Amino acid sequence: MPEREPTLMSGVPELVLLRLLAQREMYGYDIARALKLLSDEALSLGEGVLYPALHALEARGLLRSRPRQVEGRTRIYYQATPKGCRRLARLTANWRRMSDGVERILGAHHD
Amino acid sequence: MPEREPTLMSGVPELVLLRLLAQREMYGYDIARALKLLSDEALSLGEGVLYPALHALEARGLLRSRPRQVEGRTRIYYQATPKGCRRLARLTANWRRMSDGVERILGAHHD
DNA sequence: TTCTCATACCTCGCCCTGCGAGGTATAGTC
DNA sequence: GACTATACCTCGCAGGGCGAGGTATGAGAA
Repeated sequence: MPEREPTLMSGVPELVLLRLLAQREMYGYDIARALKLLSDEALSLGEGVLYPALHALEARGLLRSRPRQVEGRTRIYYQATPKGCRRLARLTANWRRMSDGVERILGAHHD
Repeated sequence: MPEREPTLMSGVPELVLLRLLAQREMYGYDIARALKLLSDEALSLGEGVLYPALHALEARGLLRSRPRQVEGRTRIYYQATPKGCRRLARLTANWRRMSDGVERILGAHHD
């Protein structure tokens, strides 16, 4: 099956994860913090969303991971693959399309 | 249970339906057409989304309906209730918050 | 007549995904 | 020894989006 697109339902987690991890390598806990900070609290993925999403994306070949030991703790760093970057581009376009659509409806004045 | 808010997952259908029906009375088929037109094809709710959504919103007291006979065909006109309008305001605010959040992340350049 | 198309409504059931709740382990601090 | 912060994980529910399929009418074509 050839890469399901989210239809209307946003798939926001996938989008923002790919975006962050296309820029630089990050690990789970870090991502959660960055997300809250960057989005001014508006987007906070709980761990029940975050970790399963990371696993799923990796399984689909959109991310790759490598564990690292830092001060006795294990961190798992994720990074977007080329395939992940391509998908990011598509998802971003989709997001804009649908976001613009919503905005046009919200802003529509009846004549 | 006191009116669940959609957390991250957008709940776009609810939002746009309330918005349209806060402006003027419309019936299902009409809504579908308006949505496609206004959003430039970006937002097309299939009937499997549309009708169940309308029923659910009415059951929650956010819409009210009245059937009308037009040229031998039955149309069911929906309109947002005051309660629906209040909810629309809240959902709109939520949408903007989360939409801005996503935009900030998409537009973020790493330093 | 019959067929097909546009209008207009509806429901069933799948499936995915978001999410809360809960669980484990280490390092450092009080 | 207790508590907080870091860091990972899973289970299972709930809800909602969506395709597919179903009914009926009116208008126009074949």
